[in-house]
Amino acid sequence: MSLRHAILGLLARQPSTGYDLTRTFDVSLATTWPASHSQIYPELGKLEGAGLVEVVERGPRGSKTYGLTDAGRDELRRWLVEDEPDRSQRNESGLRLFLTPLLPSQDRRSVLARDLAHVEQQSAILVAIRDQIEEAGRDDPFAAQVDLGIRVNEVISAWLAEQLDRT
Amino acid sequence: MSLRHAILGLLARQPSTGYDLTRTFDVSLATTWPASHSQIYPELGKLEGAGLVEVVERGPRGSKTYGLTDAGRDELRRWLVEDEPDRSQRNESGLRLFLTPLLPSQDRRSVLARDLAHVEQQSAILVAIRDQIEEAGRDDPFAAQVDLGIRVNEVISAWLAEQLDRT
DNA sequence: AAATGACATGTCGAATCCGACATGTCAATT
DNA sequence: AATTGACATGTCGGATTCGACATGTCATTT
Repeated sequence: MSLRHAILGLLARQPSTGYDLTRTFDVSLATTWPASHSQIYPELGKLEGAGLVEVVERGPRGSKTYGLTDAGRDELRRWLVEDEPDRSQRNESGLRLFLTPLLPSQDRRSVLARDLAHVEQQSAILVAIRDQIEEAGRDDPFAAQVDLGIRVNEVISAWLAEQLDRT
Repeated sequence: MSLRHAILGLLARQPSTGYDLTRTFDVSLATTWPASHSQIYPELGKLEGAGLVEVVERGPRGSKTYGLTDAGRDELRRWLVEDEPDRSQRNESGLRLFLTPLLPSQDRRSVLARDLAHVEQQSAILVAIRDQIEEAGRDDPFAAQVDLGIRVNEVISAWLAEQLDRT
């Protein structure tokens, strides 16, 4: 169950409320590990019950800021270093790509073109983020991830363009 | 619900038994869209109930070979061409990559090295498949997918090596 | 004073997914 | 004749996920 560890990981970076976590999932993990608040709040409760997180502060509007306990930190480290990762990458886009050869040429072209447009748009977003980070001049560990995303998108984009040419 | 469409797609390529589908999911879709027989058999039943597939042949050992109905073919095409794809790519490896900056240098190195080894091993497998396809000389639409996999792996592999150097 | 919108937490039910359990057939080997 | 292993289909319960429903606070704008 990765949701548990995703939350532990985010809390390790920064003590947060459930609401904060929901926003982080939305902006930084929407693609990689989607989760909505209806999953996050109950999971925080379980985590608290298991002694892996604790409420470190109570703010206005009934907000509760959670932080890791020592046990939580241990568990996070154990998971990252010792647990064998689940390497599956469930993605509908890949499934669609696998099936597009079934389509007649015209349909196939329109599907590939739609994908290409999407990838290029994503690339633009990532490049903008990279530039922002560069400008800020901070040494952001996140920069490397963004860079990986840009490079992967470039490869996919080129591949889609090739496929379009050949279809 | 993509499982439904994954099954329709596989049956469009080739009428198959639940057992056949299970094997195809295992070898061709294990990474992209994992599914076990305990999901596949009930789904085939629902699909049959909905009139999208039908039993086209009964063989030994009680096997039932399913094929698409016209309604099934329509639904598959509709999904591929008209439905907006779900672009999320739930993957634990990405989540881990996002969190590794939290780790002390030594742990981080060992995690990155493990990932690198895995990606290189996957690359080797894909290259072997590519060579096999090339030798067979068939014009396999699957070849392009394999090629994409190889290229993506190359990028990831290079990125991981860089990160290792810097850590 | 009312309205709006971001902040904030929660529950519920339906659908999905997954591993374990269960059963049986058929061909080839021992 | 018995065993083994691939073929073949199914169910069940627990966990996970997801969208919808529900409630309330606080600051800013109108």
